[in-house]
Amino acid sequence: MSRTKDSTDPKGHPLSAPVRVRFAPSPTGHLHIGGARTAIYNWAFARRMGGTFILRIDDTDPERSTDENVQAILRGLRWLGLDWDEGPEAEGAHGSYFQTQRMGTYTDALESLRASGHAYPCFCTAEVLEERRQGARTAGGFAGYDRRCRSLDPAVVAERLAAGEPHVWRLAVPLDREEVAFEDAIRGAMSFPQSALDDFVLVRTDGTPTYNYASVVDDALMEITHVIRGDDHLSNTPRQILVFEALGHEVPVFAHLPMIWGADGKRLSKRHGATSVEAYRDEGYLPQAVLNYLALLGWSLDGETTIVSREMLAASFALDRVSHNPAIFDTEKLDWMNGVYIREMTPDAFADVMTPWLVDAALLTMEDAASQRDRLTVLAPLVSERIKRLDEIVPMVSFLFIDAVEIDPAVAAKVLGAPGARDGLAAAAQALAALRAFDAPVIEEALRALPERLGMKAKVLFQAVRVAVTGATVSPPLFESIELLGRERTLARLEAALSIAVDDPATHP
RNA sequence: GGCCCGUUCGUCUAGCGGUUAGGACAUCGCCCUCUCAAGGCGGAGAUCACGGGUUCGAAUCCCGUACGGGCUACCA
Repeated sequence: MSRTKDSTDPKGHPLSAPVRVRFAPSPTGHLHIGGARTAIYNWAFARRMGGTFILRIDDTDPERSTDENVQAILRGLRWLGLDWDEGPEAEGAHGSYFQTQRMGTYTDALESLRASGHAYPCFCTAEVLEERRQGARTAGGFAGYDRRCRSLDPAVVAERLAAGEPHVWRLAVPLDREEVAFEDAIRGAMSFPQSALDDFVLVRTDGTPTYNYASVVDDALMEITHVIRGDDHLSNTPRQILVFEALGHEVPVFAHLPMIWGADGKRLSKRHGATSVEAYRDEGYLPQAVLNYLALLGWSLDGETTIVSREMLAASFALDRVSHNPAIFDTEKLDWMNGVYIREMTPDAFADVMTPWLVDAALLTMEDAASQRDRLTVLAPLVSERIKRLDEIVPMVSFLFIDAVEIDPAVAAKVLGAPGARDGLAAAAQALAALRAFDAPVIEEALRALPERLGMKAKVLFQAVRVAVTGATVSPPLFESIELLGRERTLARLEAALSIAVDDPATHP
């Protein structure tokens, strides 16, 4: 199996021919993980080749297509940082970019196919077809359409058409060739025996085009040079090539991407967790992380590099480095990557990211966020260093924005009830109350002096203070937390903890 | 049933006839340490699905088999 380099066009198109690729989702749902990756690869390929990235909405299924879904797809793509050169809200010379608004082009194309003898009407009903199919299948072998309407007498055809008899239009597949072969830019030489291809339907009884037909007419008219799409279309490709040829149009280069599976090796679905990219946004993933992770799910820069920015992708994406086998979507690696991007953010940028999460949780108002900007900027690196997802922000910092903390009785008994903890808390309160300045270094100095004086372990004291002040055994760094909380609230919390931390003989036999 | 695609550590992958089969996530251990992280160091983890060839030599090339997936729709 030979592999083709990006620099060499497997179809022999001149290298100077401008690349035009498209992402053509069906608005029957939100932007899916698999679709997003297809979009990313198309976008990256276009950018790398200095070509054009087109967004087309394949909404020929009116039952399941909604405008809300279209909007969600546009939002999802923009969130990922993918911009399209032609498409909805970026009209170009090849519009419309909605298939439902292109119906005229399909009937025009059919007219020419019919005139050139590449399409013919078929009057067989769906029920009869199904029956024959079953029969053929049980008999073994090929179960495609038997082409019986193809040899109908032209006069009879004209008569039945004139009489308004219901019919579909089928492609007259050339019978004089052995196979349909093409060079897939990812998988290499591909070949399908002609005998496995039947005269499939181009236009339905109701006059609407089928996917294999509409898609090709659009790709042809939009001058698409490379069709980069999911593996599930590989078997459709020979059919589509036949349509391109019947249309007398140059056949584009095809590149088929392996599928993305859920953790159990099955098709990605709701039960694997979120499947739409916006759901990942809502769970606290950064777009850079999702883009990076998806880009590497089926493509590699060099097998070593794991952090790939949007710019690097646009500069180095190559079809010949796309893998051939399906990949399992593994959230653990995404989590790690998200953490990398979170830690990379400047305090200022992370403060911006934190704000809406705090506001949504009603810990702050937008006005608070503005007036407490300095405080948030100090808090930012403390938080960003220890979370993997943005939704961890609120539980980690809420103690700073509420009046009093609630302490779990079990934790209180264990930590606040530890031998010496009570004395430690009292001493800490006293030391903090006496401080002139109230910032982390000063607080640290004061508290670090205590354990030795009291003859207790530093950890015991610090954990007791931590629980008293933050309400939990795990928190951002203690001294900074105290500074951010402020003296007044810190002292109040130490006071409150002291009343719990009575040495209870029941908890300490 | 027919046609087509795929198979390298648990996961994502590198590998293009000669490598101790490399990296990353996850995992384990140690260090650092006020908790949790982060970071540093180190470990374990892949008879390259299986069986035949070709070759001095195969994860890499060829043929089968098994398993998984796709298409076989008047879905996309």
